[in-house]
Amino acid sequence: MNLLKISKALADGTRYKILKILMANGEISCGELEDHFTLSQPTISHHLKILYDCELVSVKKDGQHSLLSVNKKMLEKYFETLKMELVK
Amino acid sequence: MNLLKISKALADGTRYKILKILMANGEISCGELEDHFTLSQPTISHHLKILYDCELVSVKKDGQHSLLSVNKKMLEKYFETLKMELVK
DNA sequence: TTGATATATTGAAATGTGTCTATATTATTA
DNA sequence: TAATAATATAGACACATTTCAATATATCAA
Repeated sequence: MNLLKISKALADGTRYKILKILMANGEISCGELEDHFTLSQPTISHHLKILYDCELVSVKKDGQHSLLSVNKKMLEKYFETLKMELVK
Repeated sequence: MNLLKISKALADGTRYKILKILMANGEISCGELEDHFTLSQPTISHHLKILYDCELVSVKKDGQHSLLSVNKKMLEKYFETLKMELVK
C-alpha cells in the first residue's frame, strides 16, 4: 500500500465523489458512473485510472463493459495505517 | 471542517512528515521543526500555513517563537467523517 | 536604539494536475 | 465484415503547487 498515493487520490473532489457513488451503487460500469457527472468520458477514465493505480477501485472486465467497485479492504487498510501512524 | 481541504493538506509528503514530527514531539517551534528537513525556512513556513488554514495545526505565539502542535480533535473528526461518508 | 533571531511574505521558476478534443482500441451485433 | 458501443490513450492547454532567494516583519537582548 502506498499511503501517499492513496492520500493524493482522495484529495480531489471528483475522485471522492466517484468513491461515494461506487460505495452507494456497488458494481456499476464506467458509462453509468459518467451519468453522475458533467465531465467528459476521458476525464472520468483518467480519474478511474488514478483510483485503480492506488488499488482503491477494482475493475472486472465484462465484455465491452468494465464493472467498477471500491476495494474496501484497501480503504480500511488506509484508514488504519493513517490512524496508527499519526494518532498512536 | 473542510474535508477536501484537509485531504489536500495530508496529500503531501512534507506536510505528512510535519504532522508526524509534531505528534511525536508535542509543542515545538518552527526552527526546531525545520531541523528535521533540508527544505528552506520559507518552504516549511508555507506548508505550516496550509496545515494551519485547515486547522490541523495550532500555533501558540511565545515571544518571537511560534509553538506548533497538532489539533488532534480536528484530525479525529477528519478520520470519523471520512469513514462515515465513505464506508458506512 | 541597534543588532540579532524567528517567522512570514513576495515573486519567480519548475513541475504537477485536471480538463478537453481527437483518436485508438476492444468487444458486440447486424 | 462493417457499423456501433464502451473504454482507453495521446496531446494540448490552463491552472495549481512546490520550491527557492530575497526581503519584510516582529521580538528579544545588549
